[in-house]
Amino acid sequence: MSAEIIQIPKASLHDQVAHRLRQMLVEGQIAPGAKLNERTLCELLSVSRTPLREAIKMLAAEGLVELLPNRGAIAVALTEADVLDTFEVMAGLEAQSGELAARRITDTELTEIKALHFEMMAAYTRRDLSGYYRLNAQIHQAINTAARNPVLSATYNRVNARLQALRFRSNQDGDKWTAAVREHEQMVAALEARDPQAMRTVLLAHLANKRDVVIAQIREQRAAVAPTPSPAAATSARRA
Amino acid sequence: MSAEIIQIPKASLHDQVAHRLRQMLVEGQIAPGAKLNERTLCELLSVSRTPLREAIKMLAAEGLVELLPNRGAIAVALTEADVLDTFEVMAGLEAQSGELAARRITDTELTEIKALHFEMMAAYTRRDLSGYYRLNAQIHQAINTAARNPVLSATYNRVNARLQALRFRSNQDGDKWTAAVREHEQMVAALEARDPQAMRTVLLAHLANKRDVVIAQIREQRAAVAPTPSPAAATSARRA
DNA sequence: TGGCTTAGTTTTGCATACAAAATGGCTTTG
DNA sequence: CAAAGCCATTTTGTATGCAAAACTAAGCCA
Repeated sequence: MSAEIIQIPKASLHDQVAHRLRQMLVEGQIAPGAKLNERTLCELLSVSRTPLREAIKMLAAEGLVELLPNRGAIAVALTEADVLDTFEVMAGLEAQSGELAARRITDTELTEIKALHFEMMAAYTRRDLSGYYRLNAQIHQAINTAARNPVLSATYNRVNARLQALRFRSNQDGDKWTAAVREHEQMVAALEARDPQAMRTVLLAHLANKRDVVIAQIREQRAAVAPTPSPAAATSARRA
Repeated sequence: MSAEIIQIPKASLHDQVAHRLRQMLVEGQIAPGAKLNERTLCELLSVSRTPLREAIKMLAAEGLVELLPNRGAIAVALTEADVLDTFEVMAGLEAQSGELAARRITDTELTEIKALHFEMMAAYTRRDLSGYYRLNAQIHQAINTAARNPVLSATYNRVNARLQALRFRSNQDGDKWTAAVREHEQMVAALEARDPQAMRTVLLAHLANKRDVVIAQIREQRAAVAPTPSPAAATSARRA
C-alpha cells in the first residue's frame, strides 16, 4: 500500500513554529497589535530563539506581523482603510476564482459544492454561526480548487489570512445573513449554468456585503471600546 | 530644524540581505533552480548565517525561493503551467488595478502617465528594449498608484516578482511589440475617458499577449537549450 | 511638582558553536 | 561491471553567547 514514502516525516522546527504562530494569529490568540515577545514565545513553544525568529520573519513576509526595527514584531492591526483595501482585493480574487471555476468545474466538484451548500443551509437554519462559517470557508475553498489555479488559490489564502485575523465572526446581522445565503444560492446556480459572468457578478456583490458587515462591526466595536475619543484613545485604537 | 528625525538610519541586516538577494533573484544573478549555498552567500554578502537564513525564510514566504527540508533553498523555477497560472492572476490584478485607476486617477497623475507613455514611445521608436521595459514598468506602477489601493499594489508586486525572475526580456517580437504599444495607447485613452470597463478590457488583452510572448520565448529557449532532451542536459538546463 | 537624566534591566540582533542530516567518493560484493 | 554499503566531508538546522539598542524607573535639578 505504501508505494509513496511519506514525504514529510517531520517538518522543520521553524515551519512548525510558523504554522503554530499563524494559527494563533488567525484565531486571535495573539491579538492584533500585540507584541510578540521572543522569550515568552520560546518558552510557550519550547524552541530556541533561532527557529522562532525565522518563523516570525516568514509571517512578516506574509503580512501577518509587522517588524519594528530593534523592537521586535507585533501582530498586524489593520486600520479601517486597510480592511477596505483588502476587501477590494479579495473581491477581485474571489470574482476571478469564481469566474474560472464556472469555466472549469467538474460535475463531481459541483455535486460536492451543492452538498456543502445544503449543509451550510442546515447550519443557517439552526443559526449555527460557527458551523456556517466553517462550511462557508469550505465552499469558497472548493471554488478555488475548481478554478484550477494554485497561484490564485495561494494569493487568495494569503490575503484572506489577514482578514481572518480580525475575527469578526459573531453578531452576524439577520438580514445580511439571509442576503449572504441567497447569494450562495445564486453561486450554485451560476456554477451549474457554467456562467462565468454571473459568477463574477454574484461574488462581487457577495464580497461587498461581507465588507459592509465587517466594517459595521469594526465601527460598533470601536464605538463600544472608545465612546469618548481622546487623543490617547485614538492612538491605542489605531494600534488595536 | 530637524523636527522629523530620520526614521531609518540603517535597516536591519536581515532586511538588507533580503533586499540584495531579492535583487539577485529578480535580476537573474541567481538562476532559477540554482541552490542557495549558505556559506557561499555569507562570504559574498559578508554576514553571518543567522541574518542570511532569516532573509531566505522571508523570500520563501514571498515565493521567490523554495525551501527543501534539510537541503536548503533553491531559486524558484516556474514550470510552464506555473507561468500560465501566474499570468492569469496577474491579468486579474492588472485589470482590477486599471479599473480602479480609471475611477480614481487625478489629472496630475494622468498627465504624468501620458508623459511616460511618450517616453516609452520614444524608446519603442529607437528599438531601445531596455528603456522600453523600464518605462513600461514605471507606467504600470503609476497605474497602481492611481488605483489608490496599497494592498492591491503589494499583491501585484509580489506576484510580479516571480515573473520578473524569468528574465525573458530580449527577442521581443516586432508584431507583438507593436500590438503592445497600441494597447498602451488604448490604456491612456481609457484612463483619459475615465472608462473602467475599457481599461479592464484592454489590460486583459494586454496581459494575454504578454503571456503569449513569454510562453513562446520559454518554448524557444527550451528547444534551443535541449534539442535532444537527455537527463544530463535537463539537469544543466535547470541550473542555467 | 514636573520634566529630564541616567543607571539597571530587559530585549532584540547578530555571531558562533554544536548536532544531525545529506552529499560524495571509495570500497566491497554479487 | 553494476549496485549497494560505508566513511569522510560538507551543509543544514538548532541552540547558545555576546553586544547593542530599547525600556524602566529611580534620582536629580529647575
